[in-house]
Amino acid sequence: MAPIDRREQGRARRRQDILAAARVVFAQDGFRRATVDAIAQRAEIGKGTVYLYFASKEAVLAELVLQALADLSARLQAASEHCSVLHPDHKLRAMAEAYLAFGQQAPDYFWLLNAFDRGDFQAGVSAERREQILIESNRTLDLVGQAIADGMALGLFAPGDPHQAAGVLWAALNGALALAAHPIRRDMMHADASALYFATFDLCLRGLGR
Amino acid sequence: MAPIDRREQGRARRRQDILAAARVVFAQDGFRRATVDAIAQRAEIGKGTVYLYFASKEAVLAELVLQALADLSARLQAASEHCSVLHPDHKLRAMAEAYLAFGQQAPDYFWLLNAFDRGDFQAGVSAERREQILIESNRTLDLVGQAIADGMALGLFAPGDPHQAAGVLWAALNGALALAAHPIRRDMMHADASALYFATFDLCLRGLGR
Amino acid sequence: MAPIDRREQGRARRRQDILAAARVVFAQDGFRRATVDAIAQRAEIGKGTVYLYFASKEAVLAELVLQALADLSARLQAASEHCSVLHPDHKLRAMAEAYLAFGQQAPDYFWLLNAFDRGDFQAGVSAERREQILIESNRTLDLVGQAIADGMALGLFAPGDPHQAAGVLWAALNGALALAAHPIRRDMMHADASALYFATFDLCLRGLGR
Amino acid sequence: MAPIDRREQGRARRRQDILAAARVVFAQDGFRRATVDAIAQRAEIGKGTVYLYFASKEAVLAELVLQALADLSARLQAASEHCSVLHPDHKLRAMAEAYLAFGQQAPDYFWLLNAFDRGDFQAGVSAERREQILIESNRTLDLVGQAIADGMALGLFAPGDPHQAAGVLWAALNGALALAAHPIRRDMMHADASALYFATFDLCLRGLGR
DNA sequence: CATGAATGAGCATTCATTCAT
DNA sequence: TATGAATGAATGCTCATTCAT
Repeated sequence: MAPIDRREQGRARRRQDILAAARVVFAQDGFRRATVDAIAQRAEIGKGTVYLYFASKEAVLAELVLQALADLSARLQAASEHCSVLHPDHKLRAMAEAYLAFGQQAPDYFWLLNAFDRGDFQAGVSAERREQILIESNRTLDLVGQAIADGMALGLFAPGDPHQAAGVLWAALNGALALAAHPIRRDMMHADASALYFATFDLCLRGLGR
Repeated sequence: MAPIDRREQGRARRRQDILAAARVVFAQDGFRRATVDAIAQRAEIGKGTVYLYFASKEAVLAELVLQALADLSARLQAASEHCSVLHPDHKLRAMAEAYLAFGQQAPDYFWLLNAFDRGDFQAGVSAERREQILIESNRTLDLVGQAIADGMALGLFAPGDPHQAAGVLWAALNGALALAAHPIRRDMMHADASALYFATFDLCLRGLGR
Repeated sequence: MAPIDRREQGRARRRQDILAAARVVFAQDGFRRATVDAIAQRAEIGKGTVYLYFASKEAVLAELVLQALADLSARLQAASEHCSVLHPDHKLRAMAEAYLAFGQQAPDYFWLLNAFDRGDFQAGVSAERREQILIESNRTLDLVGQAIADGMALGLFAPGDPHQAAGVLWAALNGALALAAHPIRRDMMHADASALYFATFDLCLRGLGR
Repeated sequence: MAPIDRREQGRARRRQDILAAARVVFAQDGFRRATVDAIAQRAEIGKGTVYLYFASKEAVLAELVLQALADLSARLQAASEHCSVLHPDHKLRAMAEAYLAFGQQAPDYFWLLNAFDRGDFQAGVSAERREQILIESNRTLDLVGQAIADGMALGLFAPGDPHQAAGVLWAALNGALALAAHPIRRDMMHADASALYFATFDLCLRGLGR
């Protein structure tokens, strides 16, 4: 391995350290309240060093969003691959379960994606980067859309626009998770988070049905 | 009219001026970036005056959230009353339409409610006030829950927990609106906001059906 | 009584109300932290009214200092008059007791005089008024000086400058009171306030002795 | 010298710069009116930099008080050491002279200590730090107490509580300095500051005598 | 490359004073 | 005469970013 490579490797590792630290700090304090100092401290580097790897606090955020998306995408892919194409409903459920697991196991990533979708960071992230993120996230959504398309082709689901249906399903599940995120609100629903989540999923699946 | 009344009226009007200004500023800049200076300037009063009417920036926010809730509640109520109890599906659609109108005609209120639901303001609003808002918002949700209960009683909907179903429906519609809020995202759905919204509504209503 | 007189009387009463309120508020919160609002509220009048009777917050203070001085002066006078001129040491002790009583019964006045003496209010009080206060306070000190002069004339005290001696005695007693004002400091002295005070007095009296 | 040391030295120097600036500003404007901006400006640094070295305006004050105390303590110690233990009266006079010199050469420190003693900063200084300061100041007072104890042991002074006597002496001298601080007041005493001061000292020493 | 000291714009909040009624 | 609503200057503290070492 050439020395350049080693250096490159060192840089990449450092980058990841910063991102990992930022992920924790952002999740703890929210994006605005999070300080670059806190990120640097957690990454055990100097504050200035952060700026050697990222142009700004917002750039760190953007990168993190992309990572979150990649994580989610991989989870959905894995869930999808374990199910036969002949049972799109099973596949959808597996992906829904994967999404729930993502929300529970990587709540900071989950929060990041949602915040980004709400446009909370529009000011700080370049249009270019923003579009990149959106495209990537749509690619992810298509994993769901494909399963729905299969279901429609098999006559299991009523015909329609599979892409749109995927969006609707995803939006609904998202809404359920948001609702369940609020402890008091969850109490008012007389249900725990996952019950509410799957109730939503079932409702939508019934709606999709032939 | 007694002078006291006039003064009272003046106070109330001023209060509303401040709230109206804050509503715009919060929507434009978000809560954290919004400055009391900006609110005062837009209300065409001195900065100190704001503090004669509200204890803090956060108190302004809390009041605004309550107003938003009252607005939405009134809209749903009105929609609900124009429909016979014998057609819960029509009633639900009317309320969904009202909710969409709310989101389009009062986007700042809509944003405020969602931001509150996400817990974005937890730090700034007293626990007491927060609970008051949650209770009020649950009362609003029950308008939907009642319609679903009626539908279940009439055998139009499959039996279940109407309160939970209302939550799911609301969450799903919320998710659809959030999705549609992003122009690029909306394009990717090959649909305009309202088409996506009603697609979601229809999906859920089919899901509810007997 | 002419109506003018009655009006005058009303004005004077109002003035006193304000002063009484300010006295409490200043003592509670210190001069700087005290707000005109608080004074007005305690006097049960409007804030603007304060400015009909006093030019500024500082003017209220100056007046209060003069009142404090008058109070102290009267106490010393009374103490002095109850003692024969032939026992200057008794007279001095009586005046010392009166001063202690003043400090205990009217701690706010006491605090005011000391703060003024330290020059804490120089910025806010006109030079003219300040001089008036100083002259008045010196007149008060002369009550003590006279007793010392008597003692010297009688040969009970060593000869010297009675005026200066009075200043020294007063300064020493003041210092003792200041010391005793601090609870922790008082503990460190292994004595209560009045023991420390009279120890100081006795020390000085011994020092004065022929 | 290692770079760390140099940096440490730089930090310490900067710290002292800030303290020196604050010392002047506090003395000029009083603690409450003094602004952090003014301190920073005088120290020729940015405002934020102050907060790199001190947690708050109050923390600067507390440190300054400790420095003042250390200065005074050193002066008394030095004065004390130049005198034989066999002449406690000489030693006391030397310490009194040192205290006067302190008040004249470092009037801001002197003012700081007295203001602290009056409890002017209670709100701003943590209880912990306050106690530390009090203990330190009592240690300083004991330098005087020791001399008085020696005098009592030698039979030069009348028996009594040396600690208390030290407090009384210190309080009296303090009072004299406070009195002399006021130009008009000083004029009224027909004496300059130091004459008044030593008159007080002599009076107390006579009082202490056998 | 890495650091962390320095910066200074930005902000919520307070309060003495004014003035229209 | 009395009021109290309105004002806006003033201030302590934070933090993203820069840059000399």
